[in-house]
Amino acid sequence: MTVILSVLVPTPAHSGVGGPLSYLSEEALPKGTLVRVPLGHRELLGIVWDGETEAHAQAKTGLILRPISGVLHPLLALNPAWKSLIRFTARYYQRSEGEVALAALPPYLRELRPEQLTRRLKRKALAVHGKTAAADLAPSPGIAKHLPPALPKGLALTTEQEAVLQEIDLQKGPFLLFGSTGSGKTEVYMQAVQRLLQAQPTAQALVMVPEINLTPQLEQRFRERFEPWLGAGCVVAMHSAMTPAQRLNSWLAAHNGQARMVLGTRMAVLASMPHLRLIVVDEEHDPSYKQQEGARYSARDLAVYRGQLEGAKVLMGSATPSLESWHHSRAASQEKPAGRYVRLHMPSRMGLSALPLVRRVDMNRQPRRTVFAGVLLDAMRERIGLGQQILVLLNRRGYAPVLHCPSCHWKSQCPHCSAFQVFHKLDRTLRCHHCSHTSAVPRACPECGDTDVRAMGRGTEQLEELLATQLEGVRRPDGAAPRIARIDADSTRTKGALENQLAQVHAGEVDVLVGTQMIAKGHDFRRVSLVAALDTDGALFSSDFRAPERLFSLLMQAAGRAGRDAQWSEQFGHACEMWVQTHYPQHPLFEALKRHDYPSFAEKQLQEREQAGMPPFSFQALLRAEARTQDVAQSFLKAVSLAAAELPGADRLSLYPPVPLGIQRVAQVERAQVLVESASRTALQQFLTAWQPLLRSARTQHRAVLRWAIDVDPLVI
DNA sequence: AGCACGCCGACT
DNA sequence: GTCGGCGTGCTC
Repeated sequence: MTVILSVLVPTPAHSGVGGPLSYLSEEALPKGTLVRVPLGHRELLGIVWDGETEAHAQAKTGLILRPISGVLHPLLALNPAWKSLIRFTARYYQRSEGEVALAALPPYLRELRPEQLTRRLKRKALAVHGKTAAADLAPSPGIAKHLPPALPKGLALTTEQEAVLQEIDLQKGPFLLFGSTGSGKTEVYMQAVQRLLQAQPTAQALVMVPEINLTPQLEQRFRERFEPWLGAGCVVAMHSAMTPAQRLNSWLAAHNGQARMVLGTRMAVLASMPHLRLIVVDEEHDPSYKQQEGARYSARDLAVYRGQLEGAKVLMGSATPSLESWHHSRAASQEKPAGRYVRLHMPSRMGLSALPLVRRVDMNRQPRRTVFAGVLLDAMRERIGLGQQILVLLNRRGYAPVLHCPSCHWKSQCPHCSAFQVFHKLDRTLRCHHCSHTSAVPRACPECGDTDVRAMGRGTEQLEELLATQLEGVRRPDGAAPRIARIDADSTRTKGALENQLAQVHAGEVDVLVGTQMIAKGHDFRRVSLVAALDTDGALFSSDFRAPERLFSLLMQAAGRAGRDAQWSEQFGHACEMWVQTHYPQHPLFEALKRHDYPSFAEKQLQEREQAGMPPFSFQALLRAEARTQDVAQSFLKAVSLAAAELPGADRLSLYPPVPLGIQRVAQVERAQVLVESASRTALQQFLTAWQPLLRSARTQHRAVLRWAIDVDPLVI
């Protein structure tokens, strides 16, 4: 019997073919089945979807349907909850279901033909079987397979941790775990996972971290804890640095339920996990959870939605929560009802010294062009003499952000972007950090020939060089000269470079570590007792309203790097210190930082946001357009803004005039955007959905527009 | 988005 | 004479 199937294929929303397509099949297949289908001259992976009925499809005039070309039989169909998650993601972030669904599957799976998959699975089953057989023949001295496996022994819990776990058990959530750095959040995550897996023999847990760099250490901890209990293969990782085959294996293990725990970056939130019962979002405030291309989803927000959808508990954790989550976890007050999240609090640092003393250096009272204030240098020298380590934080890589000629005012402008090429002294290049355009450093000014070309400003390379001279003569306790190292995107470009460098720091080979925000995230530096942050003032008065939030979080995280070994630092009788060089030492942000007082900082920020009608008190979306000229991009935006007035929801939102992006030209492409803001999420959603077809048709009138995209809940405006 | 078809410029 | 540039149009 021939039936008509609705099949989702990876076609983007603005390509005309939006929804599922109809195909013929010799057998009826359940929704969620993976199939291969012909599309034009290609053969693609598709998913049997709900949609038009047979009658509907036949009603289409003159359309000759093609048969599907194969079925990926060995795979279980994707379940209804997963389909709902995809449908929601596509709708909310204004993309096609096909694009979101197929992008959520491992790329390798998209290429495999049914026979190839079958062969692959057979081979794997054989390999696993073979191994077990061998193990049976030669009993290993390890854990005997037939004995009831020992339960994992977690660390002894503090009363705070125990209380938090009890709340998680009793309440529905979602939970926001507000715990200082070193309060033992990871142990709470692990025990929450453990309790769940113990109680439910098939349950699965998803644990997300913001960055690939942080997955290996997390994976190791989970394996050590859970593999003795649940066996190899109970934990899988999911992130973009894995090979296509690894990603496929992880995905398959999660999809068929073998993997009880999935650890990964934001992409993991869309993994198929039929028995998902718990989602952990570590460092939930981290901007990396927002996808910055394709479907621009927030994995943290989707985690909350998915939890609700599938009846899984959601546990988000941070020492400096996003203002959104903080707001959503507020207690009831006279003005506002309680938020939808349950706020849990773990203020104590376990086995660590007190949070570091924050010291502000007033740069107004330093000689002009001072890089390191004298007092800071003295403190650094002393720490090195005691064998302690120092972290220097500067969020700018390279040697200097721009090269210039004092006589003719030439600057190292990138020829393709509205940005300067950054001077990298180590390889004598000028590099654009936006389009990667690289050129040799000119010996003389390219405009006037003057040989006195100067570097303006400082980056991490320069700090490294400068520190070498300023710390000359200082000796470590073992009499050796101090060693300075640098960690940033440049020094860690090659595979394994970051791990190597971190290992050197841990081994105590490095005394001063200079780096970008990379070094502030997640890594435990047990012997660091002084952290210095340079040049942070830009964030205090940035046009980006989220800049202070990010700065506070970065500084708190950096401060958390110091003094992670209480015994060790007490032994020297030196409190740990966090130094901030600033021209605004009285700024409230630093006042709050000094007290390590996130709640009061957040309260103040939220008040400002509420008065200004900004998120989380309003909802935003951006329409971005790219074209060869700024004019074309803007006229497209103007046209579609004008036509937007009549659309549903338009009366309840503001549409701002088109403006060029912060960096308006990248790689010869001009970019402009329109901000849409509304107090009502529903109105915004309604409007955006109605706007889409209009945008598609407007493009035919503005053919010079290279592309456009909608970013819902943008992080950078 | 792919991918093919199609119609014009510099190469073996 | 071909290789290949990217404009236009279609994909159940």
